Amino acid sequence: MRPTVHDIAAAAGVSLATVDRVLNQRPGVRHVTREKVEAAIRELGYIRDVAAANLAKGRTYSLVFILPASDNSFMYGLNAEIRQAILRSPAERTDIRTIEVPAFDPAALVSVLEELSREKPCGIAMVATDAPEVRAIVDRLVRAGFPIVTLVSDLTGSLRHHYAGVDNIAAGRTAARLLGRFLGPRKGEIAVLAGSMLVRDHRERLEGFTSVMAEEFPDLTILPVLEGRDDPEIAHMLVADALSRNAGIIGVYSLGAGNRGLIRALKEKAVDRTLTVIAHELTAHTRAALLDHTIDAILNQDAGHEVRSAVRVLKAKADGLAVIEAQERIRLDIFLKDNLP
Amino acid sequence: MRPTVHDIAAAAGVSLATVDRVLNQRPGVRHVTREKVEAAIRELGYIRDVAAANLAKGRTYSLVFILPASDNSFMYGLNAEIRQAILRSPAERTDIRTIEVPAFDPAALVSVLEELSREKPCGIAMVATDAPEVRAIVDRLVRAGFPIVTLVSDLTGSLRHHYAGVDNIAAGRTAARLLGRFLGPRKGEIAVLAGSMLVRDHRERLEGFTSVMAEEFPDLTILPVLEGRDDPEIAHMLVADALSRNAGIIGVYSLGAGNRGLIRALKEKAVDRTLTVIAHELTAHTRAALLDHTIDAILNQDAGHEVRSAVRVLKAKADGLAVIEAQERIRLDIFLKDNLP
DNA sequence: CTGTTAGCGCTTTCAC
DNA sequence: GTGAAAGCGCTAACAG
Repeated sequence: MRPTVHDIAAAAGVSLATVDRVLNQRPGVRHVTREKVEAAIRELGYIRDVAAANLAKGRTYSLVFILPASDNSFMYGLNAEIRQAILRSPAERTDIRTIEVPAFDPAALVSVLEELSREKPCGIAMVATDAPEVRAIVDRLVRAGFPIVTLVSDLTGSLRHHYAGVDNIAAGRTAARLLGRFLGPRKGEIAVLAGSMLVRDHRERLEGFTSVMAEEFPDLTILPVLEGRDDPEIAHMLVADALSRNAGIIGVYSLGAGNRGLIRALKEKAVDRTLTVIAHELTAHTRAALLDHTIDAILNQDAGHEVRSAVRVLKAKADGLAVIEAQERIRLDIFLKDNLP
Repeated sequence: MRPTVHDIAAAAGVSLATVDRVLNQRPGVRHVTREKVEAAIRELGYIRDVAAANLAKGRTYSLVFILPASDNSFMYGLNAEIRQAILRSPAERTDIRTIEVPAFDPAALVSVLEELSREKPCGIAMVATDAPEVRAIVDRLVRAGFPIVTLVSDLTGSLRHHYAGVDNIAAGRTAARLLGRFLGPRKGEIAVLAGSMLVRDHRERLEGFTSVMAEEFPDLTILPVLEGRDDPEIAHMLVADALSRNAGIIGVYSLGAGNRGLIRALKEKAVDRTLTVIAHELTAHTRAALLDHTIDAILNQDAGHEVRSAVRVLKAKADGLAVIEAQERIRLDIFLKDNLP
C-alpha cells in the first residue's frame, strides 16, 4: 500500500496538520520539525494523491486563454476547441475563460496581463505577440508564480513555462522540401503568401522555407513575399495579380491564413498551368482544395491538441508536477489527400 | 455548486446508500424508489465525481497489454512506452502488466485471452492477430463486459471497443503518393518490402499503396512483394538481390520492420543510382538513414500515443465514460529530415 | 428493500 | 508551533 499522510505523521511523530503544513510549504513549523517530516517523506517514498487533495480543497483550476480577435478559420477552430474544453470543465476541475485582445497589439495584451495579475487565475495560456514589453510582463508574472504557456505563437527568450505550438522553422523547412521534391527537376519561381512579417510564426516559417530552398533547391527562385494580412480578399488580389503577371511561377507556399482567397485565385488563374501548392492549416476550404488537387499538401497544427495540452500543462505547473514531454509536443501534421482525418 | 449525492438523496427523500445503489446499478432497490432517484439525478443535473468515487473505492485499474514476442525496434519501443506508463501507475491508479505471446500465433493469443477471462482484469489492450478464432473470443470477452482495445494492428469485424493504431490503408496510399510525387515524371519499377502478407496491417498498407499507384502513377510498376519477415538479415538479402538484378528499380517502399537490413542493402547497392525510398517507423536506424538521405520519408505511428491512448480508453470504458475521439485518433506521422522530433 | 455509519487521503478550522 | 476533529464526494459494511 502506498504511504499516506497518516504514515508519515506516525513516522515523524507529529500530527496530520503538521505534515500538511510541510507538504504545502506553509509557515508555522519549527525548522527541526520540518526536517523530521521531510525525512519521513523521503524514507517512505511518499507520493501525494493529487485527486484526494483536490477533493479536500474543493479545488478548481481557474484558467484564462488570451486570444487575438482575428476571425480566420484557424482562430475560429481554436475557439471551438476551447469551448469543448469548457464543456469538460466539471470533470477536469477547470474553470476556463477566454479574453479577446486586438491582434498584433502588444499594448492591449500587456494591459490584459496586468489586469490578470490582480485577478490571480491559476494559469494563463496566451497567443503571444512578440514584443519586448510583452516579454517583460510575462517574465514578471512568471516570477510572481503564475503558470504561463504560450499558444500557437511563442515568446522566445521569455520565462514562459511552455510553448503549445509547432516548431515553425521546421514547418517552413518541411514546406520547402515538399515543394522542392514535388517539383523535381523543374526550374522556376515560387510565390510566397504570408499574413504579416510582423508575426513571429510567419517570420519563422519563411526563414525555414528560404533556408532549405537556398541550400537544396537552387533551381527554384523565391519571389518577394506577398503580405495578405491573413485576409482572404487581399490574399486573392495579391495572388491573382502575381499569377497574371508572372508566367514563371510554378509553385506557391502559403504560410499564413486567408487561404480562401488564395484558393479562389488559383482556380481563376491557374487552370491552364501546373502549379504545386503547399498551404498551412486544415480548414473546410483547404481540405476541399486538397481533395480537388488545387492544393498538394497541407501543413497543420492540431488546435484541439494545443488546447488540451495547454490545460494539462497549466494544471501540472499549478501543482508543481512534471508533464509528459512527448505528450505535449505539438506535431507538425502533414496532410496529403490520402491521410486526411 | 455542483450537486452531490447528498443533494439527490435529499431531493429523492432517500438515504445515501440508496442513491449509491442506483448510481452503480446495484440490485436491491424497489422499482419506484429507483425511479424517484433517477428523476432527482436528472433534475439536478448530477454529474458523478469519478475521482472521489475512486478514492472511496481505493480503486486501481488493472490493465493487461498483450504483445507479440517479436524483437524489432518498433516492438522494443512499444515496450518502453508501456514501461513509462507503468512508472506513472501510482498517479493514474493503474496496475499494468504485459504478456508476451508468440507472434502470428492465433492459438497462443486465444489461450492467453481465455486465461485472462478468469483473472478478470479491468481492461485488455492487445496487438491483434487477425484470425477468426481470435475474433470469436474477443467478442465473447466484450459481451462478458471486458473493455478491450486493439493496439497497432486491428481486429476488424470484432466487437473490440476501440483501435489504438493508424489507418494502414491510408498509410499505404500516402506512401504511394509521396513516392509518386517525389519521382515526378520518371518511369520505372518500385520494389516493395513487407514483413509478411499474413499480417493485416501489412496487407492493408500494400492494398492502399497499390491502389493509388494504379490510379495515379501508371508509369511506375510495382514489382512482386519481397517478404522479409521483419528480419533485418532476410530484408538485406532480398533487397540487395533485387537491386543487383534489376537496374530499372527507381523507388522502394518498405512497409514492415527490419529496416536495418534494407538500409544496409541500399548503402551497398545504390551508391551509384538515385533511389527514392519510403519506410515505416521512426527508429534510430531509420532516423539516421533519413538524415543521410538514404531514406526520403518515414511514415510513423507514435507508440507513446498509442499506449497512453489505450490506457485512457480502457479506463473510460471500465467506468462507462465517453472518450475524446479526436484525442484518441492515432495520426500517421510523416517525417522528412526537417520535422524530426 | 433501505438507512446508518465509518472511512478513502487530504485539507482546514480552531483550540491549545 | 502543534494537534484534534470535521469534512470534501463517494462507497461499503452492517443493521434494521
